[in-house]
Amino acid sequence: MPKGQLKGICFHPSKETKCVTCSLSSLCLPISLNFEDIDQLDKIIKRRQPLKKGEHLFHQGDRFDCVYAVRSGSIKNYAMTNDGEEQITNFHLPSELVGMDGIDCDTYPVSAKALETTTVCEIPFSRLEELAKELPELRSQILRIMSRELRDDKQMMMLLSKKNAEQRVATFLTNLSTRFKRRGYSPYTFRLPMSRNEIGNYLGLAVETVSRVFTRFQNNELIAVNGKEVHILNMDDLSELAGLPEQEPRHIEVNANTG
Amino acid sequence: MPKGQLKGICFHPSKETKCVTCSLSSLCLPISLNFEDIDQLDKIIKRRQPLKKGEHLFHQGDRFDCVYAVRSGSIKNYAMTNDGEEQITNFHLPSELVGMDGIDCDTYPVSAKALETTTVCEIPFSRLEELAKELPELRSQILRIMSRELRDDKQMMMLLSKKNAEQRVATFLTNLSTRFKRRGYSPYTFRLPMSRNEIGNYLGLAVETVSRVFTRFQNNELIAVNGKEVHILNMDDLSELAGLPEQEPRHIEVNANTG
DNA sequence: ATATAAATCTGATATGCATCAAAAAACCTT
DNA sequence: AAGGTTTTTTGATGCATATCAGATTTATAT
Repeated sequence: MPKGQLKGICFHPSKETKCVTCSLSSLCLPISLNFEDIDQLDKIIKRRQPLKKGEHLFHQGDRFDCVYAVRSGSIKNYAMTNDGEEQITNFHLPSELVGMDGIDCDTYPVSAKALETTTVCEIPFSRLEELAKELPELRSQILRIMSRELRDDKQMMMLLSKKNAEQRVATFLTNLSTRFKRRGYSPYTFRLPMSRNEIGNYLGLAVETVSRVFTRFQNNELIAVNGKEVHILNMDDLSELAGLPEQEPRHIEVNANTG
Repeated sequence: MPKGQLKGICFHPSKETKCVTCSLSSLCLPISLNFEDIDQLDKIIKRRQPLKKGEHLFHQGDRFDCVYAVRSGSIKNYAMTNDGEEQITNFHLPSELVGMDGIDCDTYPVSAKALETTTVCEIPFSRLEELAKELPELRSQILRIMSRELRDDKQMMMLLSKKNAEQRVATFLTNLSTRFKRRGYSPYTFRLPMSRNEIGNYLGLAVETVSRVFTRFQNNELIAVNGKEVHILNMDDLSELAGLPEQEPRHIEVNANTG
């Protein structure tokens, strides 16, 4: 962990601080841009000091001016509900863009907080828009990212309205697994950057329920857990559990679309 | 209702078939475009035959090529879950855009079906993208629409993971009320275009629960219901219920609505 | 109009998960 | 290493809502 990096001292530029050499570029904004265009994008991006665990990237209500790409670590988005409880709306892993849902607001509609030591690329939105004027590929990449997020949200709505506790946790784990894999990490062994509490909050479950499901999954030898370390032992069964089940109709309901 | 309009006969162009004269333009894509630009947008838009109740605008899996603006009537989006049940992900009222979550897919990720006789404007996406190249205002309008939908989805996730049945239905009704109002209709009296079943499906509740909550709301004189006609009698209390409550610890709960 | 099907409502019962309570483990701090 | 705090786990209980079953109303077709 780069804990030694002192605040106030300029973050030392390394090879990774240019989009063109960044190992995440194939997952991030630069997809499908040519070298020159990436270079232009690169110019408007600021690399920030690493955030320490618990520090905020922005608060709900802050003036919206930048979107952020996670480079390392992880970020959670959350909003405050009327009764002062937090509701986590998203977790972001490296290469993922944070803050896109603020675009049509003056202010960020949610807060963003580091779950661990986290580095991000800061992208001033007005300059990104300017650049997008010139680069059609960048434009469609932005649209793609947003529409993907829309689809992920629909998936989440589906999870919350139709899946039971086990299915939710299974979905959560397989989803993380897929994302880690795409980033070059093992899909079978990874460290959860968030607490059980945060998992429960995100999945619409009580902490206790999350904990119980973890225990049950271990008893069934689907996973092995040690604190935040997770091993997926039986990906097939876990994935099957994650999808909505082949629940036989109780009676023989033939017509699905009754509309 | 324009039930008499026959299929196969060209939909008669009226004043309303041009963006520039459309009463919805201030809510729809053309926002913040000047007359000339609206005219250009207008040229790529096709007005389709009215859809009859139950007809599809597109199916999940169809090749993605167009987005649609609802002109009259209403559309529901739904996906099929693994067990063949439908999960409604959205309802669309006039001026709202349908199909934006397909942008980064080859195919539509959900189906879109008319809840009643419905007219739409068809917008070929590739041509919209071309036009957006020229018109920065259009570009940012598209982004705004998508990011608004992102925020609405987060709200929905919040509803599904934190709100109880009464709060969900109250939220649903006040939300519809607001949208009708913005479109020039009464916020107090409107007709639900969807069935109780569809409301329940969307809100993650059983039909029976929706029905019971409607009854309870009527007993508490929050609303009056006659079939699909809804009158909101006490907007203040309904809105308060819709927001997440100042939930005191449960034993002190005075709330009369629970019986 | 009459028949038939679909949607809505109401009541009774079952259950998955939240809540409450407390022990155990992990994590800091000094 | 010791003490305190937080997180995680486990168990017992209660409740909101699903589910089942049936009545009633509304819509559709003949």
